[in-house]
Amino acid sequence: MPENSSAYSGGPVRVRFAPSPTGDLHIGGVRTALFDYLLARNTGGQFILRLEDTDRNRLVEGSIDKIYESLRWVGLEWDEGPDIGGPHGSYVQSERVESGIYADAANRLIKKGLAYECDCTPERLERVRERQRATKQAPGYDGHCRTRDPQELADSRAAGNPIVVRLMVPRGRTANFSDEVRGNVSIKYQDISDFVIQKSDGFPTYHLAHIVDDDDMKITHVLRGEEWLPSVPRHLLIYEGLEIPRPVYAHLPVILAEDRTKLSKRHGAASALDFRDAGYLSGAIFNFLALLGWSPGNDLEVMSREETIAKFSLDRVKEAPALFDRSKLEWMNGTYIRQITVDELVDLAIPFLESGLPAHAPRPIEAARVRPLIAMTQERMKTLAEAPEAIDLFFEDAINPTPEELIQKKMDAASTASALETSLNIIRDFEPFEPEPLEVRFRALAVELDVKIGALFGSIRVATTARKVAPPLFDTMVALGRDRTIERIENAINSLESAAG
RNA sequence: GCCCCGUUAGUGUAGCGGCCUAACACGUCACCCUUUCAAGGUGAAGAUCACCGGUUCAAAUCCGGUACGGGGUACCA
Repeated sequence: MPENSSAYSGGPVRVRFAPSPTGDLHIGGVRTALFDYLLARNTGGQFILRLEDTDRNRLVEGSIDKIYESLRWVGLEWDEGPDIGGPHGSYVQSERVESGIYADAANRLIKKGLAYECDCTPERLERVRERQRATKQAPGYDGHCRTRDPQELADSRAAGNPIVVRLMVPRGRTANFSDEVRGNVSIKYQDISDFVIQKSDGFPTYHLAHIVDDDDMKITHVLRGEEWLPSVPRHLLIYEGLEIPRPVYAHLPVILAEDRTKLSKRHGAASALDFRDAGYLSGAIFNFLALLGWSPGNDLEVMSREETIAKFSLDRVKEAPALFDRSKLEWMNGTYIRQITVDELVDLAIPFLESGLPAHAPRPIEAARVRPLIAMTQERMKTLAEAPEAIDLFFEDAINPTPEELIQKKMDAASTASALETSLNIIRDFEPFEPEPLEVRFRALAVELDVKIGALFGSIRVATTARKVAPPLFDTMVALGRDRTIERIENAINSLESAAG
């Protein structure tokens, strides 16, 4: 039985996502934020965004905006945060330091004899570690300053030596606690050395800062990656020392790439914005990420945001690492592309068309112009990034199909040329120039010419698109327009004749 | 090294002691639809539930060990 349980007793939760502004927001971070969001919305609670920037050396310019942008793109709106404020601000740790809340907490722990100051130099720490390696002992701080004479420390401080505060980890005790996804866990304090809670620059470490802030912000549930699980005993010690109730813990499974190593840049897109730029839809990412470590317990996979919120619960989060299956994401994105309206798809596709369509296509890309083209390729697209290549054939001035491509099964250059010639004559003054009537006429033509429908349509398709795979033929003709259709077929006949001649 | 967590078809998941002769989805293959490709439909192949023991009338499910994988062991989060 866990000796240490949380004060939470049901009802709306308060959860926070607390990234460090140290670069792009990794997709794993977004997944954590998503689970926070889902839990908050499911229980009618609050989702809070907080910036943990206590490591002054790792700050990366611009990453805060990227965090906002990533979260908003996926649709994870926060209820309190650095940019929108809230009753428990500031929501940026570095801005909270001067209020003294972290130093106060550290001092309280020192006064109670649960923490102590330490002036060990990095060099000494390195020597200790070396010795431990040599004697095959567990690496970690040796507790040297636990028993230092207070006067000695005071002198050291006066001499300008950097001082940190370490928590005194009790030997012989065991931390027993319950985690919402892993169940009961027990870890011996034996294996944990006295860790730093306040750095020599006066900033708290994560261990101290997040606890002080979570308490101040009335956080009820802590959701984070499972890499934090072994740190829980340290945190329990701080909660105990500060006499504040601990939150409910849920350590989420890591996300692995297909090669079973942690998903990273190496595997291509890894940050949320990478996925946006690769042409994935926000809804698809939301849906896919929700399934990364969680499932509703039935066969449902494609779910709306509302459904996901309604069904989400921590006890259905999986313990095993979640594997990021890109081919499944592609499939899911395709289903989302097919679900939205043509107009929505056009809006989403235009940025991709602006950059991906041939240079001579008129800019800016007009929605009305590309709408019919997008409409006929919608169900063939898996990502928005495929939009340009799906419709660029409509923007080419001249296409040059080879005779080999034009000539279909059981046909030769002469019969192909003559079939195209006949087709051309029909197209020149066929009315109305619309898909259905055209199809009826050309089906009849195949019979008249005694060739397979597939062969006739195939050579016309190659003649008009220079592709074997293209949108439906008569939609293509109409989209191309009568004049350009004629031009392209004439061009194809010429190439057949010059090859034969 | 030590500590923690995990392990169900190629992949993602469902399974919470008897309904499991293990389900669903992606992927693969076949067929249907069909002017190509998609989409859609139907079906097939694919798992001795990591391994070895134990508990039980009964184990994918509970317990122990082993193997493998991941994580932790910082004045990083």
